[in-house]
Amino acid sequence: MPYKRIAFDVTPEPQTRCHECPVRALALFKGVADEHLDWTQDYRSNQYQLPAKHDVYQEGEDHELAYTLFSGWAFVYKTLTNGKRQIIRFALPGDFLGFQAKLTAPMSHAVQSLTQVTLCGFPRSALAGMLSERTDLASRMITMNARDMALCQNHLMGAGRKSAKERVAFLFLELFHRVKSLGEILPGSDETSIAFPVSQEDIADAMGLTAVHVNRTLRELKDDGLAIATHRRLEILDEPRMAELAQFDAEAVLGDHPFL
Amino acid sequence: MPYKRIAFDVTPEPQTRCHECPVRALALFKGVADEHLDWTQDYRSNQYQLPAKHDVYQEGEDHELAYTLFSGWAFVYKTLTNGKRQIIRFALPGDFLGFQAKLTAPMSHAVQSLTQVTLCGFPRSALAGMLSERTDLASRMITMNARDMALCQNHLMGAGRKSAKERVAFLFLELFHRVKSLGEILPGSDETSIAFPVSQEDIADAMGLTAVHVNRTLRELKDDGLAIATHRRLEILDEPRMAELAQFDAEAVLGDHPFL
DNA sequence: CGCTGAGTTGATGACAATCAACTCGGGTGG
DNA sequence: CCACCCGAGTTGATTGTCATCAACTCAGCG
Repeated sequence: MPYKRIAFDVTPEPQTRCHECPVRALALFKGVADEHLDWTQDYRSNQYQLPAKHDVYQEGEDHELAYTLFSGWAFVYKTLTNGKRQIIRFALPGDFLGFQAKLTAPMSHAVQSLTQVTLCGFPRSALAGMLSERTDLASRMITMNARDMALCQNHLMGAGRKSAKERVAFLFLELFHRVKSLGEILPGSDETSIAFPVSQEDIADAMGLTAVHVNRTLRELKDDGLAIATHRRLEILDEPRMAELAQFDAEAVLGDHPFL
Repeated sequence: MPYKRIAFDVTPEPQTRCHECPVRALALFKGVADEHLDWTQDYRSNQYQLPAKHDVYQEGEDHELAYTLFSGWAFVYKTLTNGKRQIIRFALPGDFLGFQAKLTAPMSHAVQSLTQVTLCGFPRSALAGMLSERTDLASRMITMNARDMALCQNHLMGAGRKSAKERVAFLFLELFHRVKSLGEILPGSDETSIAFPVSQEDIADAMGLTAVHVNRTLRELKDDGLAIATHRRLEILDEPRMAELAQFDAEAVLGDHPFL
């Protein structure tokens, strides 16, 4: 499980202004009125770029920023002392990274990029103020956390009680739907397939398996005519049968549910 | 996995008034000023009692209320179509039950009592309003959700990457600390042990194991002089070695961290 | 050209599931 | 009061899923 770490830098290009942000409708600032966006922009630290396979921050690190993922794929993970890694969740554009109960504490988890990513940073120290000054942001944060909570619970259900095949099928459907719901924000999708920068080892670390066993599981899914994960693409061949195998209900699991 | 279901009734005794609530300091309404408690009380539906081993609500049910657990133990769980059960988290007094992203949707999970429980109900339909009218409640909800999120992530880490012994040790330490931090609110604790209404089958369903294998794992923990779970009590014999085995860091995992 | 990272395949073994029988303690009703 | 019943726990034997170890292919790349 190799990772690379570099000091990462501010985008050299002119920064995307919040007013023009195509991701805003998905992110924490959904629904923030235009006249308040300057306020948001003031809080925002900067936009950052990071190549694939680099840590945004590490577990235990005293990191100053939290982020909205602006483009690319990333994942949240934790590591055991024996080196074993568990991917907690995959992050797509619009997802918020780095929120945790105690904002002044070291990070309880790490985040790594799967592709090149662009991140909009916010000082963690300012988050509490942002959320208590603006009830719309607090509501939105509650909604986004609730979605992540539902994802985590379903993930836990799989890790505890599903077979390797069921788990992988579930992950594939979850990511397939999440990516497709982003439309043009994450390009490269067609009717039955999506761009998929996730290695077999990554799948293994997400589902609590070994890379070797993931490989055999992918073969099974292919032989069954269910799905093909290859060449950095994921193709769903038979979604109904996949959904049945994985016990996946798109409505119940996903979607951006404002709680109010 | 037997469960019982009855219509459950309002406490016949006079209801605990929010002003006098000993659990308030732990719950959603922590920090709410006394002069606002009438407001809280108005939203509150009623106080309910339910015997041990009964569902508060079931997965998929269209349940009108969310709850603060006032007394007793409960757990949140999900069930697969093949009947396998995954306990997502254990709930202790002060914990909030029934919040999810889409408040108008059927419940994404079920809740069952382990002991007799008392629950303070709030109409789910009113929650959004409560949270948007009162920023202190929204902040508090964010904090409580973040704690549950951290618990879920650690749980997932265990289910995916830890051995049976490590998982059970972790669960024991988590519950041991959570119960002790409640002090007199949940009586029956002494220096090294707590009251523990959790069967081996419950442990199994929480940790993704079988009851048989949990039994063998408990024997190992006992033979190693680490912990004894018996007679509805949990005794931690050697907390440092337990913490090392489980990779459990009380500071990082638990505690009531206001995010501001 | 050889290096490297990802993927593939086979052989073997460990951990936990499954199946089955039995104990034990606490009710309950005859 | 005792027999019985039942749920929870205990133990042994066996099976199966997935981990581990190892060797090899293959594509991309400096």
